Parts: sequence; C-alpha cells; structure tokens
Amino acid sequence: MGYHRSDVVERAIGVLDETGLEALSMRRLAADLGVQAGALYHHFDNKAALLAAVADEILRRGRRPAEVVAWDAELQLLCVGLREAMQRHRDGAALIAQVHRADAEALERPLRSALERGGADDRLARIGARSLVRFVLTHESDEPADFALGLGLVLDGLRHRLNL
Amino acid sequence: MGYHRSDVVERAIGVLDETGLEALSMRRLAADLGVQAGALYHHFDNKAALLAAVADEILRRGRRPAEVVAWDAELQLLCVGLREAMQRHRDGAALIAQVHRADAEALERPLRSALERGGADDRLARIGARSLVRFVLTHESDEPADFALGLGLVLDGLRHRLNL
DNA sequence: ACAGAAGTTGAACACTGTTCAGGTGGTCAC
DNA sequence: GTGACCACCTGAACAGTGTTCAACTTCTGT
Repeated sequence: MGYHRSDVVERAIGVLDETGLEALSMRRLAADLGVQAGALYHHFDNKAALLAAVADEILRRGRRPAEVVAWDAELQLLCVGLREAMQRHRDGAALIAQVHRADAEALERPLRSALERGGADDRLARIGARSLVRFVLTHESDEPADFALGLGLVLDGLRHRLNL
Repeated sequence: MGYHRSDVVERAIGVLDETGLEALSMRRLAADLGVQAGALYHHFDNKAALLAAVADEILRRGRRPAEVVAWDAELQLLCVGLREAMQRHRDGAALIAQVHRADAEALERPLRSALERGGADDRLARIGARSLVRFVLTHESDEPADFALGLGLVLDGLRHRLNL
C-alpha cells in the first residue's frame, strides 16, 4: 500500500540533508515520494506537525544512554549531545529551534532535572535549562572550541551560584 | 511627489506594530501606503534589505548615550538597552534576530569593546559578545526578573574569567 | 463478496516575493 | 518654453508557498 507516517518523516530527513530546510516544501517532499502534495495531509495535520515529527526523530536518533556523573558534567553532556544531534543534519539547528519555540518543555526537561540534582531551586533550574538550550540552538556553526568556551561561560555562572 | 525610503521604513514599523512580522508582506505594506507592491522595489533591492533598514531604525531609536561605568555594568546596560529597543515593537526580537543572522558584527561590536576594556583577549571578547547578544535576542518574552537572572549567569561566567 | 479504512488524486484558493515594460509628473539646463 | 532626465509608480505576470476537498482506488478484515 501507500506510505506510512514514518516513511514520510524519513524521506523528509533525506530532503532536508540534500536541499536544506528552505527547500523542504510540501510539494518538494511529495514529489520526492512520487505523490501529490495533498496526500501528506493524510499523515500530518499541517507542515508544523510534520516538522515537529522530523525534529523528534532527529533528537531520538541522537539520544545516548545516561551516564552517572556530577550534575555539571551531565549538563555539559546533554548540551554536547543536543549539539551533535542537530549538527548531523543540514539546517538541523534551525529546524529544532523552530520546533522548540512551540514546545520548549521537551528539550529543557532533562537539563532542569540535572540542575535540580545540583541543588538548584525551581526557578534557577528553569532559567538555567532555558539559557543552556537556547545557547546550544543558536551556536550551531561555531567552531568546537568556541562553542565549549561559550558553554563554559554559562556553566561557570551556574557553578558559581550552586557550589557555595 | 511619491514616498521616500524613510517613509517606507516608518510605515513598515507601523504595520509591524499593528499586525506583526508574519503579516508584514510587501503587498500588505504597499497597500498600507496606497501603492502597488512593485513600487517598493524602487526603494529597496528586496524584502531583506527593507527589513534590515527597519531593524536599523528600531535600534537607532533605542540607542542611548554611553555612560562611564565599569566594563561589566556597561555590558549589562548594553544588553538591557538592546532588550528594551526590541521590546518596543511587536516581533521586534524576531526581526532583529533575523537581520542579525546576516550581519552579526554591528550588534556585537559595542559589547566586544566593553569586554576588551575589561581585559578580555580577542577570542573571549568575540565569544562573550556573541553569547550575550544571542542570549538577549532569544529571551524576548521572559519576565524581567528571569531575564536578569539568566543574564547574570553569563555575566558571572565572564567576571569569573576576567576578575582574577 | 462486501464494508470500511487507508491512501491518493487533481484541482482549486489565497497567499508569497520578485520582475519589468510602460507611463506619469516634477526638476533642471538651455 | 522645450526637451531631457530622473524619481516614482502601475498593472500584469511568473513561479512558488501551505492548505482544502470531493472523488477515486486499493488494500484488509469479516
């Protein structure tokens, strides 16, 4: 029979890697699947839902088993993991940032947990997690060392508030 | 005679405030001026150039005289000033962030100067300025206290590296 | 064999940014 | 005053966008 939801998501990731987010239109994706644009609306309510599913899949593939480390090391691992997941695909950061605007919770939750484990109260955990996620999402194209330095800046600020 | 570049920019800011960035199309803006869409291309090469001019004007209006303060207080003033400028208009953050992607230099320069005055080397000044600008641009809708806390995190990280 | 669900079509709607030949009206030089 | 120039604008077109929907096929379970 025809395609499934997951087929469409997979092909969307393919089109994303080949031509970028800008060129990932409903018609372009449909043509790539050998189908009319309207058919995609049988699988997704709208383009935003499709992109959300694509972002989810990209993040799912990038997830790694949790390690038992100090709270600040865990934060760093989470940030680096997020960065790597989004760097594996063309315009990955732009896509995930876009989806993140509609649903910030999912991305920030694990960071908030790590912060709470480090002794942060609700508010600091919320603000810290938000700042870190946004930092990662906006520093896609930096060199690794520059990214690490910028991330270190925020982490230092958090340690400064939590370690003493 | 007809309109001037500055008339178009001013009306664009009006449309932005009334209907948001999403609804600020060339046709919408032209209709608002009582003119055809094509006429706008006599004043600007394309929509990106128009939006850049709008962002420039918003930032220009938000600029305040420099005060003589410590480097970290100056950073804070610059960030708060940038935040206030973009908060004065609907979707101001989205607009300025969009233009910033094409020309990061202009926004980051004053922050970099302040950091260098505080003893930062080229690299730390560049990374710090970039991180701060992106932080401000992505935290448009936070409550003031939350914004201040997040900003304090980054500033703490910078002080930690520069004060000892 | 038949009902229903899953998947698709093809056309349409209302938009988008952009281009361009042609036209209008004002300003300046001779 | 006449002609040239220039700023500004028109109206139509082009190629694209997301989205909707009645009608159709095809496959699946009873």
